Amino acid sequence: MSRRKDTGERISDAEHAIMEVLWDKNPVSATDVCDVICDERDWSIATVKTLLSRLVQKEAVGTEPDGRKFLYRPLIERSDYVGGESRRLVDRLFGGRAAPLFAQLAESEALTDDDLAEIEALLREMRK
Amino acid sequence: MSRRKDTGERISDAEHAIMEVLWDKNPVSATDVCDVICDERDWSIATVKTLLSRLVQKEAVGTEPDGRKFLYRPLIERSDYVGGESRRLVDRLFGGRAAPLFAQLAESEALTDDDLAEIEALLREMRK
DNA sequence: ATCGATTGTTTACATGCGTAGTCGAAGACG
DNA sequence: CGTCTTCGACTACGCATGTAAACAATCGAT
Repeated sequence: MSRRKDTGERISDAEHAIMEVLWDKNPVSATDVCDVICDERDWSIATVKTLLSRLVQKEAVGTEPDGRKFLYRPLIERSDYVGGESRRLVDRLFGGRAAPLFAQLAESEALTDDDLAEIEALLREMRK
Repeated sequence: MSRRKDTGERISDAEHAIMEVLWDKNPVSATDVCDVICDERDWSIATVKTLLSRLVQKEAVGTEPDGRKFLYRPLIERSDYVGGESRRLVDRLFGGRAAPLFAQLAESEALTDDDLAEIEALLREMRK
């Protein structure tokens, strides 16, 4: 699961917002994407189109013709992206160790009780 | 602890490398910084100077004159930076919840046994 | 006083990113 | 058939970033 296909091409913040839309529902047209985020992020359809084409160049998104228009769908999985970004952060800031990240989150009170409970559950699960 | 003083000025990747040097030892001169990273990152002293001055502009680094030269020291604490970046990631990718991040790391096998043990210890500690 | 080394400041330049307008082709409509 | 609308492709443009050279002031040594 999760084939490595990273061409090194990094996905920017704005592009990531587009990806989220595609991950949520696909394939969709540029207009569809705009319907979802143009309001929220106060973008114009032109911006969405630019970002989509950049994502296509980066091979993060694929297209299929649908009559006169295109439908877009993600070529990378969200879990791959999220995993990569997470690992990058852990590498960059915590020397690759996850425990310090956890400690950091704990210290900055970024952990809710629910989080703690869930993590405990996960731990028990893994420790099976 | 850890006063908010973020002027919104984001610290870039290259700049972060400089910060790491300053956090490790300070105050130091530009040359000192170069001695530490110019080899490693294959930078010229000029690059280091540029990055340092950008960090000064961003008020992430302060200077104090030392004879003819300047000594640099970080104005923001590493824990603040690291905490901010961590939180940003969690917000952006996990809807602000830390548990999914943890799950993600677990799934991508980014957690060593040591990590698990440490995290368990931390949990016990917090649950006190 | 002079000359070279050192150090901060200014300027430079390519690339990436955020944001968007324009253009040309192709349907939709009348 | 000739417009209006729609859509992708191309172009634009300012700011951030990575990377660095040129320049000016100053300090140490001769």
